[in-house]
Amino acid sequence: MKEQPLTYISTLMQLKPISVLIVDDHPMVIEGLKMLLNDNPSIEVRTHFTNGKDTLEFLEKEIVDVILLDVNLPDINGVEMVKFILDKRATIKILGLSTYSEPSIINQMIKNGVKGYLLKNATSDELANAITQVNDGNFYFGSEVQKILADAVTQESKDLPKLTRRETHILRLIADGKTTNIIAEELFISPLTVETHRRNLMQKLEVSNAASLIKIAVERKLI
Amino acid sequence: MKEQPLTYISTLMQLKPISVLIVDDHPMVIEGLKMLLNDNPSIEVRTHFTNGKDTLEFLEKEIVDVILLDVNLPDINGVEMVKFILDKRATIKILGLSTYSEPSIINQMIKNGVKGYLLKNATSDELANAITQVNDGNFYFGSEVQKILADAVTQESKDLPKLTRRETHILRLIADGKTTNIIAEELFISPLTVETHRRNLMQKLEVSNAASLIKIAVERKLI
DNA sequence: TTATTTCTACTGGTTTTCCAGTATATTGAA
DNA sequence: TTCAATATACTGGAAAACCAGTAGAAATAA
Repeated sequence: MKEQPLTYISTLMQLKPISVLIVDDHPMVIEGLKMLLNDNPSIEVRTHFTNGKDTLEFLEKEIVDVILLDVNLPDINGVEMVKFILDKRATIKILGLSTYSEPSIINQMIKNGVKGYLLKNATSDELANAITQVNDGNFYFGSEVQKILADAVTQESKDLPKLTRRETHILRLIADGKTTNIIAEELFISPLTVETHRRNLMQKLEVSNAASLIKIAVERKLI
Repeated sequence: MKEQPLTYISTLMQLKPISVLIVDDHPMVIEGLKMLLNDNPSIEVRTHFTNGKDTLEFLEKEIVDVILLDVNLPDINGVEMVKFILDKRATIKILGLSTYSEPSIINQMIKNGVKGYLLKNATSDELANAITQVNDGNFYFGSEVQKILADAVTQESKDLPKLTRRETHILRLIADGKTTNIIAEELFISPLTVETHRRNLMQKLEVSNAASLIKIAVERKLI
């Protein structure tokens, strides 16, 4: 392949469209994706699946160039799926796909090896562009996704304080609306100790009251 | 119209397909819906919009039989949209549409007058069926939605306290970690008033401290 | 094993929230 | 317009949270 003259390769690419596999549990999204890719002769939707299991089975025997992979599948979560797929077929380019943009998930997906990430409000152009880019070995992240990632590095990289097991536990109890005394009783420790943990939690998470403590905890899915 | 003999009406209905308006901010969902409805000669997708504003402008001048309305629009929230639409055109049947099934939102939508509710993983058949049903004046709720609603009546029907606008606002500020005094300053009211609101919030939501207040608020997506 | 982290606990004092009433002006709906 | 709901504001007292230190015991990592 590497030996082929460039002209030959480009001809080949025109003859052989990029084969795409769609994995999403929403029929209307699948149909929409097919529709949006319909006009584009250089992209061919090979087939689609609505769950992870069928997808992996298919990939046992067959191969495609690019997979459009929804993050929220009914059986296997997207982050795991990326690993499974790449274990089987390391050369497949995976494009993550989801409705909302959750930095932590996007980050994990990237860590696991997706080549791009799209939101479901992507336009037909973005979609085709993304597929072409990742098929060519490049990365593709929509502008919205990039912004999210940019926010994430500035915000989350510095304050990802590791909570101790005890702290996490107590944080959860606080979120349940339990008072310091109740928590102390439940854990058979002094209320003063609970207060110390509480203080440390607030210090670590850089807040000054229980309300924001819980909000942050919820946001970061710590509870 | 009311005077026409039945035979005439039924003939008319076959000649005139149900005109449908799609409102969703995801192009791929719009295309998917169109595609899924393509084969069905008794349904005609009139046009689509990706936001609330354009939809309402369109409805100033034109009318359709059924609206497929996504709950999560970029500009106006779904629950409000239902009200706006029905204020303008009371006879339009609205079918709610969303990815996930949030009981509280579905409940509110129904209260505001939607005739049905679909999840985005609906099949082509369900979709056509839903549109036909609501157009005929019936209600349509997918099996999953029904299950959710069934769970909801037992659980949430009793505790759906309506917060006033002010209360919602203050709840949000509390969640931001702001103290009573800060909130009072921001709103140019007495801290004592803020405290009263705070107390009322806790009473309404049946909790006894700010932490659980925020947790509930987050859970119910009040903030 | 040793060093570090984590968990535990205390003192003493300040601030904020929580609770239970009461009450008036304003707004919105019938 | 009238009535109910909402937003505003207060008193006074109890409970809880917050702040700043200190420090020993236990668990964990090097």
